[in-house]
Amino acid sequence: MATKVLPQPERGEIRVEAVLQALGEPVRLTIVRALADHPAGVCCGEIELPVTASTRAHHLKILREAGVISTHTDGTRRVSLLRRDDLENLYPGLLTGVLSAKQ
Amino acid sequence: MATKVLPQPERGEIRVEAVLQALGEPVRLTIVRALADHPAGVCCGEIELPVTASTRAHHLKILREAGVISTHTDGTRRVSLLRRDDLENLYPGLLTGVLSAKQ
DNA sequence: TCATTAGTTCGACCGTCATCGTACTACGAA
DNA sequence: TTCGTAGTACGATGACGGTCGAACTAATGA
Repeated sequence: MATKVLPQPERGEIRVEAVLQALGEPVRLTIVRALADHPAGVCCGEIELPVTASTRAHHLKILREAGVISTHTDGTRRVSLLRRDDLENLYPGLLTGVLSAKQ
Repeated sequence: MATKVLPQPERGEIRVEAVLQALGEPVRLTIVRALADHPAGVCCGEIELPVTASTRAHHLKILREAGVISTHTDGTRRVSLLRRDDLENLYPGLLTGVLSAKQ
């Protein structure tokens, strides 16, 4: 079973504007919070969201292309996880600050 | 000379989505970076921006209503400053993380 | 091979937003 | 009072982005 990592920016290619813009959308912030609770990664479809599958895919793509999450295949499923290390290295404190917000 | 503080959300009213959305725009991020360099506050018009005065006012209003900056009058001028304490209290590390990004 | 399941892609729709020019307000100086 | 300066408010416009349904792809299992 060859898992494959979907295209994503290298650490050096991540732009802070894109990260902030990605995080500044309620649905995507919900996704990020869910991923933060599961360091091993979460199958996209398991996160409860008030949108259809196509919209969900749209948001996941934006998060991935911004460098916030990483996604790899696992059979028919796609497992996503937060790029904690990269984000903490680039913007120390940003992610923890966002996650510390009481929702 | 009675300076007056323009309406802004209380610390408890600040929402993280609004903050992230406010920060995720290039012009506004430029403003925030400029304010970060001047703890005493900066007159809005002194920040070099690639937009007209009306667009500048628009962005300043969004930053203010999101709770990112505070603005008070000073004669015909308006002086803005970062709400560092409030943001650090609500989302510890967020602002420093954003500002640490090499632009 | 066929059906099922998980997810993406595409096109369309529509609301939001960044931008501008113009008109307006407020303050200070002459 | 009149003028100039700093900035806001408003309306219009064009672009961007979130949403959906439908069609498509890929992997699994019967």
